[in-house]
Amino acid sequence: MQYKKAPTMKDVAAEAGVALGTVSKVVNGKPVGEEYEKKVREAIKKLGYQVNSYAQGLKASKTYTVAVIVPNTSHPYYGSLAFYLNKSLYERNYRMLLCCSDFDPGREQEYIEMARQNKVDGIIGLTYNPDLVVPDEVPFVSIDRYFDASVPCIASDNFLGGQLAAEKLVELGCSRVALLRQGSILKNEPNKRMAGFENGCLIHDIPYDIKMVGDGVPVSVFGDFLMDHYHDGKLDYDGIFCVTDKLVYEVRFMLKEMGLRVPEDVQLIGFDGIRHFGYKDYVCSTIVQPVPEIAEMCAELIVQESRRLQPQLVCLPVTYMPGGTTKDCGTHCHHSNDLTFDSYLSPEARDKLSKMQGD
Amino acid sequence: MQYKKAPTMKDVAAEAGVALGTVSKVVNGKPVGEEYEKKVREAIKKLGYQVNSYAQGLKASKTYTVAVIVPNTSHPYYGSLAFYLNKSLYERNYRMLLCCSDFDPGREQEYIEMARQNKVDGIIGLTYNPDLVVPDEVPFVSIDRYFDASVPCIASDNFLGGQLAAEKLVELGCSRVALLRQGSILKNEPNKRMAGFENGCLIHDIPYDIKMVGDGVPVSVFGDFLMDHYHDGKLDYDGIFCVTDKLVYEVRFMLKEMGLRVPEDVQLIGFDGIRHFGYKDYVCSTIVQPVPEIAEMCAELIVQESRRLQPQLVCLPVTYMPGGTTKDCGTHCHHSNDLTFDSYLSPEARDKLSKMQGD
DNA sequence: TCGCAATTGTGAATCGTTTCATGAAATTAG
DNA sequence: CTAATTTCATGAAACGATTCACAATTGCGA
Repeated sequence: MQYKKAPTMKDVAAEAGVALGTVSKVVNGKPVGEEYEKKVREAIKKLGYQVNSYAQGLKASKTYTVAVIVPNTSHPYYGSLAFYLNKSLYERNYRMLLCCSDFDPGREQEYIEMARQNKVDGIIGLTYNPDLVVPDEVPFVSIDRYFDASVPCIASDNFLGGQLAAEKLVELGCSRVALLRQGSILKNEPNKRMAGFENGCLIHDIPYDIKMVGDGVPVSVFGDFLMDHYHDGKLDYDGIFCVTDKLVYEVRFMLKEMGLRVPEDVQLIGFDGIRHFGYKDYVCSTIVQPVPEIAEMCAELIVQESRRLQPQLVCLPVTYMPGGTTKDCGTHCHHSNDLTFDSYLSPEARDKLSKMQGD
Repeated sequence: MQYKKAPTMKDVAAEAGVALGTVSKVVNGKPVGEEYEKKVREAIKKLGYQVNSYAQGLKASKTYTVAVIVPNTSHPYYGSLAFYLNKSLYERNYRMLLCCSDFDPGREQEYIEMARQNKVDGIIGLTYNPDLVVPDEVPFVSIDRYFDASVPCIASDNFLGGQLAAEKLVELGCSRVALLRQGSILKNEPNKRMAGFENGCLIHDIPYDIKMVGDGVPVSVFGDFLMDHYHDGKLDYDGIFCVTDKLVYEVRFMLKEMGLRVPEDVQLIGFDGIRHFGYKDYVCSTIVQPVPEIAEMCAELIVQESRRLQPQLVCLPVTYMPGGTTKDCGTHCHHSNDLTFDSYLSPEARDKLSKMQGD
C-alpha cells in the first residue's frame, strides 16, 4: 500500500478514550464537556483526522456539491462563467463538479445522469441540447436558455443589450446599420439580442439589415454578405452589431481585407465583454454581460435552503463598454439601467414589438 | 418535500422480487440468471433507479473523482487546461472537482484539505503557494512546478521553447534581441524559458538583453525599459521574446505608442499558444504549449491503478507557430522535436550552460 | 441524606452499496 | 438413483458519520 489509510472517527474515539458520538459532536461544533473536547481535539490532531464527506453525504443525503455544465472553458465567456460560479459556490461552502459538454448534446444529458448518481445538491447548466431532459429530483438552474416555468433561467438582459447596441450606433453617428448573427437555432435568450436591436432601430427610425445563420455555417458567409453590400469602395453600413465578440473579431479581419478601416469607416459593437487574457482591456466595443452577477444568482438559487425563490426568468442588466472598434474609445460606459425603456417605445415600435412577441 | 426521494437498490429488489445482492450484480454487470436479470432491469427502468455514488464511494473508498486546482479559468491558458483535463478525465470515467484558487496561496491549501475530505482519488494542481503542503495519502500531480522527486511534475519543454524562440528570431533576421519576463519569483518550470532563450542566443552568438520583474510589478516598467533603449526613433532591438502571450499583447501596445511597427520594425514571439476565443487564430507568433498532451499525461498518472509510472519531471515538446507579430506569417510551424539539440551546443554555450545548471 | 431534574456522554441503528459465506438447486459422474 | 460437484441467488456484515433513546453523572432543594 503506497498511500496509508485515513483514520476514522472510531480511531479518534479510541485514541481519545471517548465515545463515537462525542467525537461527532466535537467535529460538528456541538457543546461538549471541556475536558472531552480537549482530549478529542488532541486525538484529531495526532491522527490527522479528516471527516469523510462520502459517509456524511450518505447519511445526510446532502453533499454540498453542485454540477456545472458548460460547453468549453477554453472560450473566455464560459471560462469566466466557470470561474465566477466556482467562486460564488466556494463562498457558500459548496464544491463544484465541472462538466464540459464540448457542445455535444449527448454529453450534456450524460452529465445530468452522472450528477444525479453523484447526488449533487443542484445542477447549473448552460446547455444546447434541444431535447434535454432536466431532472425533477434535483434543483436545476439554466443559464441563457429558457425551458419552462419550472426551471429558473438566468441570463443577461439580452433584449436591452441589443437595443443598447442600436442606440449606441445611432449616437455614434451611424446612418445605416446591420446585425450579424451566428448562433444556435435554439430558442434561447441570446436570440433576443436581435429583437432588442430591431427595437432600437425602430425607435430611432434608422434603416437596418439583419443577416443570420445557424451554428454550423462557416463565418465566410458574412464575408459574402458584406461583399454584396460593397460598392465602389464603400460599404452600405457604417455600423454593425455583431451578436458576439468573437464575431466582431472575425468581421474586423474581413473588413480589413476589403480595405475598410475600423472604426473610421465602419464601427463595430459586439456582445459578451470578452477581455484579453481575462484581466483587462476589452477585445472590442461591446455589451458586457454581468458574469459575476449571473454566477451569484445561480449559486444563490441552488444553495437556498428554503426553495422559496423560484423565479422563472431573471434578466440582469448589461453595460456598454467602448473598446477599439467604435469612435468613442476612451469615453465612459453606459449601463442598461440608464435606458428609460418605456418612454422610448414609439407607437410603431410598440406595434412591431408586439408582433414579435406574439411569434 | 419538493423533490422526491430517489429509489434505492432495496426498492428495486422488492419491486423485482429478488435479493439485494442480485440487483447489485446486475448493476455491476456481473453474471446473473437470465430471468433474474430481466426482472431486475425492468424494475430499474420502472423506478428510474440510479446508483448512489456516495454509498459506493463509502464502501469501496474509491470515488472516481479528481480535484483540479488552477488559478483562474478566465485566463485562456488555465481555461483550456481545465477543459482538456476535464476531457481526459471524462474519457477515463472520472469526475472533476474544479478548484479555482484565484492565485490565493491560502485557498490552494484549503482546496487540498477539501479534496482530502472528499476522498478524491487524486489531485492535479497548478499552484503558486511556496509553502504548499502536498498530501501524502493521495496521488498528486503538479503542473509547471517541480516540488521534489516524490511529486510528478508535468510541463512543457520550457527550456527548448525558449531556445526555439531565440532560434526563430535569428532565423527571422534579428540582430539584437531581448527577453521580457514578468512572472512568479518561484522556481518553477516556466522560468526555464529564460535559460533556453539565453542558450539559443549563445549558440548563435547574437547579443541579447534580459529584463525580468516579479509578479506584482506593473507592466509599465517594460515601457520604461523599452524607452531606455529607444534612440532617434529606433529601438535597440529588432526582436523580442516575451515569456507569455499576454506580455506580447501589452508590449505591442507600447511599441505602437512609440511609433514602432510590428513586425516590420520589431518582431515579437510569445509563449503559451493562446487562441482568440479558444478556437483558432493565435493571438501572436508564439511557442505553443501542448495543453491536450499535458492534460492526458496528468490524467493518466492519476488514474493508473498500478502506481507504477512515477516520473519526476515530464517535459512535453512545444511548437513554434507564426502569428501576426513576426515576418513569417503564413509559413509553417516548427516543432521542438526537430531541433537537434546537442549538435547545436557550441563550446562556449556548453560552458555557460553548465554554469547555469550548477546554479 | 434522599430524590428529582438537568445535563451530558454513550453506542446501537441507520444511510445505500458491495462482498462473501451460506445453502439451495441444478448438473454431472458413477 | 445416489453422490459429488458446480452454479448461483441470498442476505448479513461492513464502509464511516450522524442521530437519538438511554444511561450516567451532577446539582440542588427539602
